[in-house]
Amino acid sequence: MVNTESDPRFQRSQQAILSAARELLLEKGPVAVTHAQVAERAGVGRATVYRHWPRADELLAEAMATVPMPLLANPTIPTRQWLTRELTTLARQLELDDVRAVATTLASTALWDQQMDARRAQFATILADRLAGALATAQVRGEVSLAMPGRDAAALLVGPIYYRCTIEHGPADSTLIETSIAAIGTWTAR
Amino acid sequence: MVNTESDPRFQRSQQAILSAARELLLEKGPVAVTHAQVAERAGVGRATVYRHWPRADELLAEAMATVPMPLLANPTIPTRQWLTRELTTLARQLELDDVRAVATTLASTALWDQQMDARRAQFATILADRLAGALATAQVRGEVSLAMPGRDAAALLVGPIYYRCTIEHGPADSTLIETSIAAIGTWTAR
DNA sequence: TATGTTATGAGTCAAGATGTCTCGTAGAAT
DNA sequence: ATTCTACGAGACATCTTGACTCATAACATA
Repeated sequence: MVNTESDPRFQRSQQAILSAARELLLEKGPVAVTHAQVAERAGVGRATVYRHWPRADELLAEAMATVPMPLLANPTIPTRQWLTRELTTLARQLELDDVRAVATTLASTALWDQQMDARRAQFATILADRLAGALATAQVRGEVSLAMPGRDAAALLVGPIYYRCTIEHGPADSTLIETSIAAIGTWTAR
Repeated sequence: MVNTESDPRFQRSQQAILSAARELLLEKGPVAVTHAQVAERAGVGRATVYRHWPRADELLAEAMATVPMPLLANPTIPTRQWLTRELTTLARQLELDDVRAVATTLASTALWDQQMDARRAQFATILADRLAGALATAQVRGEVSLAMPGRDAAALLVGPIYYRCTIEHGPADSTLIETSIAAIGTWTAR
């Protein structure tokens, strides 16, 4: 055998461990992601978990990375419909337990863990960049006249949804989304 | 001695323990709030911490409660100025490390801890109630014509600030605040 | 000041968690 | 069939956790 990682046994264990870690994060929170608990749930030996991830926090980080976070798809025309669609998707995603778990865990651990902070920054940048980019293009096309910098628009669009889902713990309905879209500037009638 | 809790030694230990727990939460996160670490930092015996708080999570909860969270003061007239003032205060507060630490810790632990979830709900309810109440009054007075239910207005006002501070990790400036205030409805010129 | 009270710190102890290592075995490549 | 290697099981020392004891010093009361 040439490469260790191509071994099916290695792959199986790795996946089982990642799944177990993700389940534990979802059910009991990040503190529950320990070598012992992950091993038991994954049905593998404790030593195997240590072999794959010597440190528990890196296993947690990798398990979190397996949860698909809601980023935004490429902008389409008309931009306002694209916004409605993407923000609605984002809201539905944030209402899922695992996505919300990853998001809130990321936000809190980022304050004390450098690796997590980098991931938080990356996530925030992607969202802001894509929104700002789409809005800038829309403005050039005359679809909208923004009342603020593109950066603020991102916070104004995503913030209410994020707050509603993570703090108020309620559904982000279409009223909320449409209002925030209308708030960022003047949309030209079509 | 009649009452145990009136003993100055008891008071001193209790305060030292609470302060130490709060410092640890701020510097190293909620996982660092253990009996042993708190005892060492507080300069008290490990047994003393157990005597005051048999469970570490309750100590953490109580330490978090000592951090003054930004609620909203009683509404004043004109409502729009009150909103600007209160939301700016809230933004300044959320930019403080300890407040942000408590807020994000609350949001994440609430997903797996019932006690924390109750506190999150209480916090969200207070904010939403006060905002909705103030806005309803303002609408009766003819100050504003709301474009949405009062509940949505709360998320629309607080959400962007919360998102900016906790996810984007940047300052919530006046542009962001003013835009969100303008977004919730039509304000009558004065 | 004298005296009884009590919270405390230091220490002990058992139980459990954690990290490391070895070894026989079974699964995989050739 | 043979070699290689990831694996599970378990042993092991170390650290952590939670509960307990006891002498002491800080406290209230007189």
